[in-house]
Amino acid sequence: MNTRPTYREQVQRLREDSIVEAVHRLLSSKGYEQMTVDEVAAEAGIAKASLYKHFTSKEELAGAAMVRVLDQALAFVEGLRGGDEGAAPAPDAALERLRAVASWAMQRQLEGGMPSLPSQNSSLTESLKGNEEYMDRLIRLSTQLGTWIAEAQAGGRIDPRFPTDLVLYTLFARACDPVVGMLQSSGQYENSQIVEWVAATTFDGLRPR
Amino acid sequence: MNTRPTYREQVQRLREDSIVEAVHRLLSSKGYEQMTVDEVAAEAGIAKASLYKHFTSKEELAGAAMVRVLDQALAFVEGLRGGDEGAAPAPDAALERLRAVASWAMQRQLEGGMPSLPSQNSSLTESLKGNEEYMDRLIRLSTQLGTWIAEAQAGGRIDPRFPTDLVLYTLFARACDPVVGMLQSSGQYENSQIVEWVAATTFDGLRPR
DNA sequence: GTCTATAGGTCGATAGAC
DNA sequence: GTCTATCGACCTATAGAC
Repeated sequence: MNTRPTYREQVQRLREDSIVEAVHRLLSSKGYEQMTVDEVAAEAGIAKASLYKHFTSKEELAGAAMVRVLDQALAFVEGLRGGDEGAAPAPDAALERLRAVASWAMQRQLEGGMPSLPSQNSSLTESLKGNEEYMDRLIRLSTQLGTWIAEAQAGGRIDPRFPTDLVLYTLFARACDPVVGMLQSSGQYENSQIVEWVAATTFDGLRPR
Repeated sequence: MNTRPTYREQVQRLREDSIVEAVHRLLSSKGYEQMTVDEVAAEAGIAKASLYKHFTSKEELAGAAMVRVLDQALAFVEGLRGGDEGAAPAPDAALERLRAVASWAMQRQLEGGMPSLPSQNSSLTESLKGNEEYMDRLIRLSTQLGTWIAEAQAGGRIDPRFPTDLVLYTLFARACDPVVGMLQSSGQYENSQIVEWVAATTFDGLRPR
């Protein structure tokens, strides 16, 4: 039944987009706890009650915004692999791609476009674990990055003694690394310089000794 | 007027200690936003109203707990420098000390004894900036670490092209690095192994190329 | 616009140290 | 007897939910 979307469906879609975008902005600027649903409604330009027609809780709002970011990350990652399906392993290319993904994330963070969640012990964490859309994206992203990590390790560009997990978690953590923001607020350095430095310390730290 | 503390003064001191300890525990397990003053009072075994006789706000409570942690860090750091006042620069020793401090902090985190604050954009951040005791400790710790960083850079153990700020921020960030907790909750690795790995990736990433 | 829960913050009476 | 730390009860604002 792939019928063409009705007018109302399109409007709904637009409403939801503007809500998620508002959540994204607020999450990036203030974080989850500090973000209030009232603010979201105000920024999206709708009444709070209408908001609850689309999303049933604050946690779901945050989930939708995270899904959006992960989709963008997946799109970026997809753009990096130009039809390399059956290609021979290329450790240097794999490492370069990992570095590109990390740099992309840090760049976004510097531009204020990276939502920040409490990294531990929140009810939100539990809610996200039960969010199918979110988990699906997270797993797909982890799988792709994991492939490149394994390739880089096999080719000796990343220390093979490190568990793949360690490398993966490190990449995710650097994408939200507070160091990036601290250097920026010192006001002494260019964004590009900051990204380069942090990427350098990250990936040199993963090299074999 | 260095009079001997009266009974009441001693009791008050004990009360404050138990309050700060409760704050420390709650801050370590749930973080600042999730911690309620009611819980603090309950854990400390006193009424909330009494609590407010000792500390005038939730922010001040968090500040006191952070001062406590920084004091412990300063004590650890002090123990590392065995009267090296006028000693000749020793780059290897400086690097080892930095590594020891980072490892100490990560170890504490794994044991659940590292309070976590929102790293950005909170009213707490502002409050801490105005907290003299907190800032005093933070500056003293930064100064000592900065000295060792400069020494290690001059001696070629840390890349001298990195600003000292970058290195210092990186150390502070690793002390609270979520990677440590993620690896722990995977349940596959020993704490000591985790600390070793993260310390390795951190300090190898700072080495000159 | 309304409801409800909750969390930060306060007050008056009391009890125990001096 | 005075002084003051303590505590249960209370107030109020706000945020999530409808």
